Amino acid sequence: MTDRLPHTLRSDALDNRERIIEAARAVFAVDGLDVPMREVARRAGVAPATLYRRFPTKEMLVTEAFAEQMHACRAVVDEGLADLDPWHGFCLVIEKMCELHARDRGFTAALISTFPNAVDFEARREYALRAIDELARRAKETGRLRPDFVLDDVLLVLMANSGIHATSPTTQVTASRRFAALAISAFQASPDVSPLPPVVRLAPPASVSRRSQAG
Amino acid sequence: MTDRLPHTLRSDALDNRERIIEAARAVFAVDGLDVPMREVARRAGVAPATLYRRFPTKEMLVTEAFAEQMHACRAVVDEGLADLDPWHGFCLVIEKMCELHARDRGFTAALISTFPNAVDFEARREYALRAIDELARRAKETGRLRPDFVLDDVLLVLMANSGIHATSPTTQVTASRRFAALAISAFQASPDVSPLPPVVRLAPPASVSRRSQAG
DNA sequence: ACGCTAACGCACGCCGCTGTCCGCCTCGCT
DNA sequence: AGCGAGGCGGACAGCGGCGTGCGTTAGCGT
Repeated sequence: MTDRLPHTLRSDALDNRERIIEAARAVFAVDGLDVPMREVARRAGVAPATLYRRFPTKEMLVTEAFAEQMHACRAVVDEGLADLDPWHGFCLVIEKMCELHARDRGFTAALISTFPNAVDFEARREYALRAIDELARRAKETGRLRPDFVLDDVLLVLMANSGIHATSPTTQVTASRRFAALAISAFQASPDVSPLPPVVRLAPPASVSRRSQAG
Repeated sequence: MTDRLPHTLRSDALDNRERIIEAARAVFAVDGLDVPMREVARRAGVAPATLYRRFPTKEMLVTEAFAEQMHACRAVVDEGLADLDPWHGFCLVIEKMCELHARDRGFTAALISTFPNAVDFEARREYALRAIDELARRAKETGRLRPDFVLDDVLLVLMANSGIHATSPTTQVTASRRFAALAISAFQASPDVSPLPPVVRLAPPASVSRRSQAG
């Protein structure tokens, strides 16, 4: 039926592809995912058609653009898991994840959103969550992490962290750092904390928003 | 120069105005501030021109739509101030503010944003912040609120709270409640908490976003 | 060196939102 | 009841983003 397509890109095409991804990374980091595809194309010095040819949907572009971040994400959780002190590892993960997201505005949205077609993305996400869950389990055993902590609290904190906006990247990171520290304080086991209200399983927004598109 | 305009609206105009505000409140609550003006008009059963006649700018509409919320906001901080236990009052304010914002998606944006032309709004905002500051001062005196808390932390928490999105209003509120509880845990004085990273004065986004308008 | 074909980009049609103009309607005063 | 001004809504032009078709360019294999 379908003729075999050559899966090797021409040199110029490959070059353009790289520049597109780089441009996407840059602009997503600063302005979030809600930038027009054309804007990415503009910054990459490429016509819209070219962008659409490589990445027919914004989702694909996002997935590709954040592959590196996802890798960093994995590195962070692995580092946390490797820590001999689980609580310390847990704190590290919270801090670094928050920082990662603070430095890259679009990343939270990308991570929080579910991508119906990007199985790879979803898999990595699952991996990270499982790792954090394991880390939390260990941290609870040491008694430093409050027993009523649940994995969804991490999502909650990350979503919340994404709500923090600042004008300059520096301020953004500083604010996020303080927030992470507060989150850690909140998670720390303590004799005199009141019990937490019930958990929620927060189903993320259906997909990456192509645009606001109220209707 | 300018002829005196009669500042009394006709009965039908007033009625429309009310319906516009009501529609705006409803839609802002659910979808945030980034809804098209026309959508508000549609829901109010009114032509765009009518909407624009009453509220030439979205800012004016927002200001009017959230007047009630701002009142509720004031009521909350006053209730907190009136509490005999400052720490309890402080917690109340955090909880209720978070809930207020959780129930109304647009409100955070409205409160966080600075409105260049809406002095009244700004004044109410200032009042609330001052009140919370005073409450925090007292709560610190009791030793229940951690000494390194600063007023900006409230903004931080509110911004963060606004980052929490859920599909259903119920879930939204539940999630927000848990988040508020975590925030309170974080603010609670405790012998074994690490010092917090430096504060930031987070300058909010310039104004109410008319639309994403990436540039 | 030549030609085939992938790759490029211009330009198009479509849609939704914005803000305004203008002819008709209706409230409210006399 | 009649009239006039204030109010209403349909319609319009402008803009920006989307996704694509098509004629042209240039990489790469022979």
